[in-house]
Amino acid sequence: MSNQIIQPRTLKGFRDYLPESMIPRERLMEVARSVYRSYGFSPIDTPALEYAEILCGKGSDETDKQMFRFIDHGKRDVGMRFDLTVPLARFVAQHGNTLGMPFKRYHIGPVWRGENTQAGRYREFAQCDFDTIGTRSVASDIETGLVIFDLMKAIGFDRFKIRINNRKVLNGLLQKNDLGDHSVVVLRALDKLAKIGPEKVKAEMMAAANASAAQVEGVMQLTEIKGSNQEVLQQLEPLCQGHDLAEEGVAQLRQLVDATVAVGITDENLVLDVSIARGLDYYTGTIFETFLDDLPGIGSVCSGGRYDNLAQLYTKQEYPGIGASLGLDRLLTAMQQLEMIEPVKTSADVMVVQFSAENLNTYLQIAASLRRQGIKTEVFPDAKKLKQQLKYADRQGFAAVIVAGEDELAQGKLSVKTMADKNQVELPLTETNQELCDFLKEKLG
RNA sequence: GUGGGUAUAGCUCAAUUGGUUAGAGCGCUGGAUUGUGAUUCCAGAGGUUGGGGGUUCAAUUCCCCUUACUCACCCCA
Repeated sequence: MSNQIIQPRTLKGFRDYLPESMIPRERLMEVARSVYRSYGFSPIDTPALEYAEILCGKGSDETDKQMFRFIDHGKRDVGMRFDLTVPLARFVAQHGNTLGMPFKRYHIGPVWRGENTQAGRYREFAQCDFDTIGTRSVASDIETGLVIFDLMKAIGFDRFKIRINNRKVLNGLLQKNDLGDHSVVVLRALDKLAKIGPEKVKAEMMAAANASAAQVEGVMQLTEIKGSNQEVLQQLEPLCQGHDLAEEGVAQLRQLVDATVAVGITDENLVLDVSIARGLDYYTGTIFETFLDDLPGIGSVCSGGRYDNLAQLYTKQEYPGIGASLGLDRLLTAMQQLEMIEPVKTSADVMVVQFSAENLNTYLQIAASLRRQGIKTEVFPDAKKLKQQLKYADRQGFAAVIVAGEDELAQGKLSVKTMADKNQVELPLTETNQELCDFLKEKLG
């Protein structure tokens, strides 16, 4: 037996979530779930641990290096998932025949990356993905945009911009400039435009793709295009003329813009931005990035795009699809900075004071009557001083407190105190406490 | 993974050129004659100064290692 105390600590990049951060976190997930479901997306989950060969398949060196990987007790080479897309690809390859296409799924869960930490970047973080598999229809591209729009609105944002582009336009123009073979590095450089400026982007393109100044200028023409969505399309069309792929991309962009206008989304929230590229190399069509007007520096809070062949590593069956991922942790950071999160430590609305231990059953009955009507209620566990119980209630952030001491009980009543305005009213104590419930429901909105 | 910065109570910070029992505010726990919180007053708990090693009569202070945080790069949500 050792008395040695083990120092409590968490691994680098791994965090505990206290109630005040977990409550808004869960709320955000609930909002996302309800939006996804409203479009017919179904939930799935996959294991945290997969065979390493499954995860490595996509095999950029970068993801391999970042993966948590080990040999398990059965000598299997295993790794922890570093995103939800690779497991989805395996999932679709494995179950595609029973799922039926199109398949629309959402998946919220933790992923792990053994990369170096930075503010807002952790080794364990949640992803919140939705994807539509098994169709090439632009209708799904449009729907993806609508889902992002609804997500942002439902979370409570009005001032945000969903930036849209199409890889076909980008790749088409690269091919026109004989840079088609270097698309990955060129687009990666282009993606940094806002961050490092046009000169450095050009320099990086020339260095990384061995491109001539003329080739680079040809690509950078894109970044000159500005204006309303209609104006951007008008400038883009002549630029893409004569190249099938690029023309197809522009046509898709036009269809997408027209559709979103039709459902009432304006340029305020949805903008064509031909310079966004996304670092990921597997996107082949429409791409999305979402920025907050009030916090652009935080980066994209919801990104995604279309890919031609999701599961090519695991099956010969082709599965085209489109999807996007909501940046949960970034959004929470943003909401905190914008003071959109109320400091609450409890998930209950109401606390019943335990005035005296003898009347505990009465308090339990009151709480039960509230819960039956959907009002979340906590009974204080000890018959401590009223002052202490109120202090606790204040700190936890309850909206209201119910006090039923000897005075009230003798008259068949109870007192309700609303914490925010300190007001206290007396209401009758009954079997169902209907008056109390109505009162609280009004107060709680 | 590469390079810079930081590390003192739960939080934000002090501690005179290295000097003796490391302080404050907030927070926390309890109390101020028996039933009212966020604004009073009093008291208390809580630190081997992130951890380990070295230099020194003496280290929170100087040096090395390690861990964590942080910024940039890389990459990305």
